[in-house]
Amino acid sequence: MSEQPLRRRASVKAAEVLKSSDNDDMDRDSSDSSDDFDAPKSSSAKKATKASHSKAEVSDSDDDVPLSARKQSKPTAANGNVPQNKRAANGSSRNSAANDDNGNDSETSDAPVTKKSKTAAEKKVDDENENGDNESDEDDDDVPLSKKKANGDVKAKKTPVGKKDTAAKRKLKVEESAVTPAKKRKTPAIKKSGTPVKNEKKGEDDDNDENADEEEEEEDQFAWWKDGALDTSEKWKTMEHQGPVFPPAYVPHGIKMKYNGAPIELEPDSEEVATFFAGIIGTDYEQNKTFCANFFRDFLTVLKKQKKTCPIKEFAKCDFTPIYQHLQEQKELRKAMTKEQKQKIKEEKLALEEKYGWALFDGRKEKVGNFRIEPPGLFRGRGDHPKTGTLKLRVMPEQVTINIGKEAKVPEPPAGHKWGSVVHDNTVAWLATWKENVNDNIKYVLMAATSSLKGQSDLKKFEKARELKKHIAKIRRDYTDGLKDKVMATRQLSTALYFIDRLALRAGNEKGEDEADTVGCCSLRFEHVTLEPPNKVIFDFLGKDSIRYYNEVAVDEQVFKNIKIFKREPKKEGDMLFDRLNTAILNKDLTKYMTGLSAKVFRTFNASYTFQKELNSTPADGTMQEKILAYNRANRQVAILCNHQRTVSKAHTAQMGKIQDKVRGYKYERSLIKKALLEVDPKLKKKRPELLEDESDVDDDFVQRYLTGLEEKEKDRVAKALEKENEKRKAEGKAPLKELEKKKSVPTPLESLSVEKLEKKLEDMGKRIETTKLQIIDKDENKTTALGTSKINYIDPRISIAWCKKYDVDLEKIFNRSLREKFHWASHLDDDWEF
DNA sequence: GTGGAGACTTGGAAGAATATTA
DNA sequence: TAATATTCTTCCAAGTCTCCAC
Repeated sequence: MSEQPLRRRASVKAAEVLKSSDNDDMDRDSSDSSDDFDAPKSSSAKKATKASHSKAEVSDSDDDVPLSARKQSKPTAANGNVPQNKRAANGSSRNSAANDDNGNDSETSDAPVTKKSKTAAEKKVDDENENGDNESDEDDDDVPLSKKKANGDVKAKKTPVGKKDTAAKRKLKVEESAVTPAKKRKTPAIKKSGTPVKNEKKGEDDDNDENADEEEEEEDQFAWWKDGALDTSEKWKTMEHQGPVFPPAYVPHGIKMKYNGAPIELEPDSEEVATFFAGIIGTDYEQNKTFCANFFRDFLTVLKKQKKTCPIKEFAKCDFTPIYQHLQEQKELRKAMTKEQKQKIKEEKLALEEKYGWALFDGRKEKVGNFRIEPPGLFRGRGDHPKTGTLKLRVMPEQVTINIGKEAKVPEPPAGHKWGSVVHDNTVAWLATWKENVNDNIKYVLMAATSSLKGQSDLKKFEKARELKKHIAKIRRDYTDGLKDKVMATRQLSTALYFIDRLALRAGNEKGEDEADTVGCCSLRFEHVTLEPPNKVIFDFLGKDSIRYYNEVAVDEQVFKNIKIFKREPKKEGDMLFDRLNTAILNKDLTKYMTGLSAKVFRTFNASYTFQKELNSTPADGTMQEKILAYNRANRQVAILCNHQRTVSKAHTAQMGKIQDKVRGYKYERSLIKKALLEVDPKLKKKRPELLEDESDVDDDFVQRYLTGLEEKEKDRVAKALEKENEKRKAEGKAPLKELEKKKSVPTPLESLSVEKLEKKLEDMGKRIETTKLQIIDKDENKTTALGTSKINYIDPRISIAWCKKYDVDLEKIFNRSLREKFHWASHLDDDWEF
């Protein structure tokens, strides 16, 4: 895979965390063999894995009995083998036309799915042959989805042209019908919901009154989780807010950029755009050709609107560094601000939050999330986004729709402006919305994570995942059987589900031409999956946010066979792996097991389930640190499972080097202790031969460096102490000293210590080395793994809270304040609660 | 039945705030 | 106390999935 933009690094995901899906408690009936999911083999794969491995059924393929229940209405096409959304092997073509492999239009491409469905049901995949290859052709009656799509633009999912303003219509409809009931309600006393429930230890001493207030506040909190009424589509009866905050108007700085070496005077609008570009200098975007091209195209458009003609024609001749330097200076000035100045800014920010940061939901004060309208700038699309660098225009109030209770006062738009429209829709969660110009995406002002609205959807999400637990055994049985189904569509669905369940892959919706080429399970293409006999599947693709997913997994024999079939000629690079499947089909199929079940629920379920299981290895008698380490390790397993990566920090290598040097320093110190021990008690030479061994990776060079370093540090320390002393003397009117009178007490030479003391020192140093080594491992393992995302989105917080209760750990050790507020609803549970 | 708009969740990066170390 | 490291917060891009108009 070629180098990716944005410093996204490939990292290897440990699949084996996907522990056995078969647990007694899960009633999984497969005869698992623990090798089904091998650890990924990669030089960089250092992720700890201690999985109990999942086993898949390895029933003999000859007994393959179709699951009648599952194939009633599998949508497949009439014939042909044209893959859906075929993309050219060179990666550049994402051909939207439903063409066959020769590029001809498919004659049957517009056949209705129902028809295709029936046809497909008749078409069978041949039984597996004796070699177990099961590569019998499916007669190709079982037609890829692409065939079913109309000739022409199948691909372009998001077609900006001709988009209809259904939203406007919908809103209008809402305004007429779904409006707050006219019936007058007595407005309840204002209570805060989602108000910070502070129980931090720090600050405890200094404001007891505040704590008392908080306790009272907590008691007052809207305990929606006790109501059990989570199914209502009506989100509020009355709702008030102050509207969004618009970014301040641009203030020109007058710094001239250069063109062809000469300073250029720009009008404010152009200067603003030039300043946007200067702001990305030094980042990877500066080197991104698409980013620069898109920026420059839009820059030229803005320049053309200038009153004075501007000579700028070529990007290569533009020099934005004067503006960049100005920005740097501004940054320095901000850094150098006095405490008072900083305080003033903080207060202004707080005042703004106080005014706009809250909304009243049925009289309760709740926190708003992003109440600021996004400022103009350059679109920072990730990966190879074709629109990255495009100018994101300033949003005007006329583009903004306000959603508010019918009886509430509509917030005032900025002076001289009016709102695009005002609606009163209590079935949606947003307070304001607008459409951005780059991708035509709709943006929303939503409530904060701590709000009851978000809390309720979180609880619903986790309850849904818990409900999946009741159905997972049957689902797994079904898809395991389906792997051998005679209908190609069913096989693909089962195989995809196998991956979604076992590997926590995302569903993989179709994407448009004007988006980065990233994929999920259903949208995997030929080149994203390779096979390595006897049973290894290698995944290598760019997933969400253009993060690389690389995984080598030993799979069920039948899954291996299936992939071989799905990749069979004439399929080639650019073709869909699952050409009879998409997310709609997959999710529709899943609803037969459980209302509301979709592919993403598997991610939540498996993350939470894995986490709870991993936590079982918490040492009950361990120290607090050991317990927390166990918690973080469980968290890491989930993060690895979900492929949550982060960019390695620039300072990482240097930081690692420092800690490694620290270990080497300790080792050197240990060698001195050993030496002293042998001198004090020479008999130990025979009794303890290990004392004669050299310390690893402590060579002469290092020792020299280490000692010099110590010397310099000591000099530095003495100099500082002298300086301090002289300042003190100066204040007292005394003459300064040339050197410190008091000499630091010389430490007792090791050789004069007793054997017992030396042994103790040796032991302590050994412990210190081990602890620091663990730190290194921990740091390195976390180098590319981001733990936060899974903690915030995938792991049921009740598992963590129950764990804290069980192991007597303070919640604040594992949840920061934001998380405690976000998951306040979860803190009320029985001691024996389980996911 | 289907495509696409709309609504919402998920996700990493950057910057700010805070803690730790020298 | 300053420098450095870590944690937290904010921002907004990029997913998933439902529902409605055609």
